[in-house]
Amino acid sequence: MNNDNKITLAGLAKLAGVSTSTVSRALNNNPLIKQETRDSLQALAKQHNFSLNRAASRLRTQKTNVIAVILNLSDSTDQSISDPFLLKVVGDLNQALNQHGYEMLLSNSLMAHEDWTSYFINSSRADGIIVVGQGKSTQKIEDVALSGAPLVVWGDPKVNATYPVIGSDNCLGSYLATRHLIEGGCKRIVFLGDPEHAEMSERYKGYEKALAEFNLDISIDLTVSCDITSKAAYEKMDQVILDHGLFFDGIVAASDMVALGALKALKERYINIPNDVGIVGFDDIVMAELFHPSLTTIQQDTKTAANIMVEQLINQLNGQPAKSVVMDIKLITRKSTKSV
Amino acid sequence: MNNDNKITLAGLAKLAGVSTSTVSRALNNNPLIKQETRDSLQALAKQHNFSLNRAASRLRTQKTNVIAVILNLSDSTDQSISDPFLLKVVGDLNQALNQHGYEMLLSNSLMAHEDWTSYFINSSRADGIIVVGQGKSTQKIEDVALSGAPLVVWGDPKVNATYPVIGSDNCLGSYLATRHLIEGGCKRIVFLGDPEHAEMSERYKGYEKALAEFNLDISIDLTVSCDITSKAAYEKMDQVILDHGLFFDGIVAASDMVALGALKALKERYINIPNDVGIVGFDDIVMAELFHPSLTTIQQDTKTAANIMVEQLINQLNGQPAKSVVMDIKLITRKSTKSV
DNA sequence: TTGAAAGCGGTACCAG
DNA sequence: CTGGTACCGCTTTCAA
Repeated sequence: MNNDNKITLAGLAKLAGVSTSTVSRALNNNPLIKQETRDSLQALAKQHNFSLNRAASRLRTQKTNVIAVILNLSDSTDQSISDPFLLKVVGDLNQALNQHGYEMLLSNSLMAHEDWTSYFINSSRADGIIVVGQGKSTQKIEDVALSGAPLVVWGDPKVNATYPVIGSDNCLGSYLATRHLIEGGCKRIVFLGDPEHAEMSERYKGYEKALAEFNLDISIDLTVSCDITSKAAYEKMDQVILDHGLFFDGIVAASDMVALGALKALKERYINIPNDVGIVGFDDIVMAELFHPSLTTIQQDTKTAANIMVEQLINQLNGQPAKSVVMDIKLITRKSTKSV
Repeated sequence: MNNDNKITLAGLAKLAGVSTSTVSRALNNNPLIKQETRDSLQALAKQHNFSLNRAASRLRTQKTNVIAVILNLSDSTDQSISDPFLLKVVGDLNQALNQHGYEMLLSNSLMAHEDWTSYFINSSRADGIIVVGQGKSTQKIEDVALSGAPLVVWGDPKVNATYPVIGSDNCLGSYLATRHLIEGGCKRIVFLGDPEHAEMSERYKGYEKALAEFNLDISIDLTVSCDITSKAAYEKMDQVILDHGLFFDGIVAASDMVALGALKALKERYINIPNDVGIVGFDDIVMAELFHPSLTTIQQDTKTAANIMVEQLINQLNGQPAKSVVMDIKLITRKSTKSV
């Protein structure tokens, strides 16, 4: 079809009978160049199917216009890569980045790059880093922060961090969830999830706070610890009920996926939801309302969050300071809990 | 902390008292360099936290080691970005690419880059393109193929294409799904989905084939057309039942998300599944077995598919031909259909 | 408003 | 086994 993609800026310049400087400026829409010249050169470029060589311009300008997005997965379970919520965050980030003129280099924490700053930033692969999820260990994130590389993290903004964190008020969300169950009459509420995990531990705190506020008996430990996948949650709940019977009447789940796993275990035993056990999730994934019963959950505004993250990152790229931002959350009441 | 990331290969060379050629070779593990020298130079690099500047080496080698992955979304519904299945494919591709030494530049078809070859390949943003999903229009994909750029597509390999397509035998999958319903006693089976959509139209064919084979009455049209999101499916089924009553006893859904939407509409009317209506999905997303009843569906092996796609792409990068590959599919029988 | 020319930081050919 | 050096293609001062 086309006689190779050999044409360069210099080639175009020769064709047009102008200098490379002029072509470069014209294609970058530099107002120094007369509108007329700009138009005709841009037309010529289209006609010859010419695209600026990014490798070259990146080398010259020391700017890539690329942002590395790192999915921070728990070390063991590469399962969580299937959590629709994290993937939605990635999708929204992709949109937001593009709207701001950046491209997205997707990576994840299992990729074994020792030093993120060195790998992505020093090597000119990207201008900045967005980490999605704080995971169990924040060491690598802190290393990036320490290196001074532009960085923004999706996680819990209340956690005291040396880097800007954008995320929901997980503690509040879980508090609202727990309170909602209590107000619906639940007395023995289980927290299901992994309190070791940064964001989840905040959710655990919210749960504890609500219990305390309503003077529920917390003398026995009602925490059921499990990996944050639906499969792990299902298996754990199944086992717990088998071992101890139905000693609870409410579940605050660390995420929707976890909640759905638990739901399955309960339904297999014909436990009535919400009458025997009420259950609240976290995230409001699309599937939440499709389930039967539909899942009461805490909604997070990932679209807005993604935009804020990109803006905060761009601030840093411009040498301005960036700050953590707490996103509003919302309790979405559905059928998996009794209405008050 | 560190006195900036100023150090370059030339700087390292000076420090080590060797030439830039030697450092370059050493860091690239070129066997020309004595093992001893290699080791010490690599150590020095680590010590100074040095990373090769990719922009520079890409410019010089004319190779980026980046693959652009384009999520091909239907023009209207940016919803489908929330389909867990597509996102799983992306996740698996990310793994596969990394294992082969490539990085992933994620994009989607809504990004409005007119000409993918020009934008990604001619500009040296990436060495090759993987398109996930054929969508409703394959025009842009065909343009890439015509340009001769390295390309692989996730889609339906049976569709006659000028480019290598890796994907499941959608027709067969749907045939198996439909046959399974028929064998369970269903007489009036609806196809729910969008027959305009490339892969879905193959699924439609499999459905038709099974009906014909078993001499089911196909005089009346049992196709319920809807966008391939759970929301669209739910609304459409809700409306259809409202308008026409329960005129069917089986549903072959174009995807799990669609199936789950339909499931909700049926359950809200207390229609018994699988006794009144049997339903089969497609994809086997994680959620499929969590639902109640758990969803009978067609499983696709995305992990293997991702590896094959990357291999086929690399073949092209090496100037070798690439071919389409049909992936095995498997009927997973669960509770949303009667067992035979 | 446009042009000339000096790099950006590696790589790889050609010598030795 | 190692070094010298000419580029890769674009951007951006400086000069005109």
